[in-house]
Amino acid sequence: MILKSRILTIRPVSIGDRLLDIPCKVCGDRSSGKHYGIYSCDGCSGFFKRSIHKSRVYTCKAQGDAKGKCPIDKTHRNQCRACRLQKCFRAEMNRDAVQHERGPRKPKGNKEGSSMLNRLSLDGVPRLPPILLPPPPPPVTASTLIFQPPSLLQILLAAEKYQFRLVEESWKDLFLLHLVQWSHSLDLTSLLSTYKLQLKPQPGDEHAFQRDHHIMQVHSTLLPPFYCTLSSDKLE
Amino acid sequence: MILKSRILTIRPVSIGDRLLDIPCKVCGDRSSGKHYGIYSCDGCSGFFKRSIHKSRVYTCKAQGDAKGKCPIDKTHRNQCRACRLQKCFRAEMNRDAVQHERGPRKPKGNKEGSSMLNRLSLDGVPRLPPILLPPPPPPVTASTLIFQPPSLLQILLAAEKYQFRLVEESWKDLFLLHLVQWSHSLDLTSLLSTYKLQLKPQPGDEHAFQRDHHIMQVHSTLLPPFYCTLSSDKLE
DNA sequence: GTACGTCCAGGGTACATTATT
DNA sequence: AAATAATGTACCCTGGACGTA
Ligand SMILES: [Zn+2]
Ligand SMILES: [Zn+2]
Ligand SMILES: [Zn+2]
Ligand SMILES: [Zn+2]
Repeated sequence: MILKSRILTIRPVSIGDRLLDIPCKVCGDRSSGKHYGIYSCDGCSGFFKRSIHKSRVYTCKAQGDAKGKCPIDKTHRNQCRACRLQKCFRAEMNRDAVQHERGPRKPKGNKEGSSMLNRLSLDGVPRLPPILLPPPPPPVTASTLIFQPPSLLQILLAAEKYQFRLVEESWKDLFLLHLVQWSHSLDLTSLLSTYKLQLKPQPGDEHAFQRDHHIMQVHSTLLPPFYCTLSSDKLE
Repeated sequence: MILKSRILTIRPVSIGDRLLDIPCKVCGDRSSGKHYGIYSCDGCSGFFKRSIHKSRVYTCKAQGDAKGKCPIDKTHRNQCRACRLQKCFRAEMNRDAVQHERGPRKPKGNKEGSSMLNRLSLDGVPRLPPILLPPPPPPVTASTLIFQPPSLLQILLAAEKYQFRLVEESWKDLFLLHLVQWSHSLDLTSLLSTYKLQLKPQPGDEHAFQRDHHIMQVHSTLLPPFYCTLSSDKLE
């Protein structure tokens, strides 16, 4: 780990060009930098964090003189939590450096993170009226998105207050859906015309929106959505 | 803005002895001047920037009446991203003041450290590995993604180390692309077969993958990718 | 000087593996 | 044996330092 500032650069102790790996001050294992104030390994830092978060109090099970003196090294560090935590504190790990627990990083079981569908049911965006997804809403997969799609127009109207944001953030998805759904019930080209006035051109490609627009216009002269044919002829 | 270093701190405008420390309008922490239109701290301004760049949409995990009302102050601001971002917007942080991401500050020292996933998702629009778009890569918009598509197979091979995660996280997009691209150069059905063995069924819809699989099989019996026709007949 | 940006150490969480009950 | 808890690796997020127009 390297501490940097304009004034000086402090590197981990080194001899010549070779960096010495600084061992964990608690167990002697290889450290991965400083944690809670001291050089420590991932194991000890994780152990310390969990102990602090849960306010754990451990008891050393050794008897007599050995009590509280269990050896803490890489191979024995899990033998006695009481002595491990004690050694963390004696090595001057700082309990105040442990932060509050944070909220979950990814929403439950939803790994896709950046798709239109997620956006529509998430924070700040009004839930779709029951008409569109009557309770209990069936789980929506990519296939239901395509073959039983709510009208994009309906979605956007329901999300009226957030329409502008949605369009900006979801442009890629809307574009794809436009190509797939191919529906005359929603003319994305007018949306594009409206919003491109306020969108900043991408540096290096100022004509992106014009091109998207042109492509969609070409499409709109073609056949009706092919999913209609598919869904009646081949599916279900 | 406040200039800080270990050596000295220069505070902003003061009148007489009184400092005009304007607090962060989002969390109340000490602000470091205006960011994106409002006085805000480094934390909130960085958070806002990252959220906009990556088109993040967060979910408040609170239940019932508390939903969307998590307290946002210096010590709790990391507890709920959804409510923090909501508060940024309500404090009138301006998303249009967030600029396009720039290139790396110093091209020296090729760092391979960042994950493929990060490089693939910049500004919400997938970036392509350097192999496919040798420098200087043209900006990729939705239209180029569709009409000059790199082979998905190539993408996945280039991202070999990250293949599994990519497929998991991008499934919806891949599925849409499959419908749009319709390419025989990549058989997503085999991908699906491979991965569904290791994917946990979604609670409430254990047959999702079988259904997706079936739909794609139906599609694969149909015509060649229509974008080929389009791009040769109607475009450019 | 201001207010954009990037960089990165050291916080965090997720989850497969291992240990314990 | 199954359920539960703890561990440690892999990766994500935060915010302060610093670069730049
Ligand atoms: Zn250790
Ligand atoms: Zn002990
Ligand atoms: Zn703040
Ligand atoms: Zn919340």
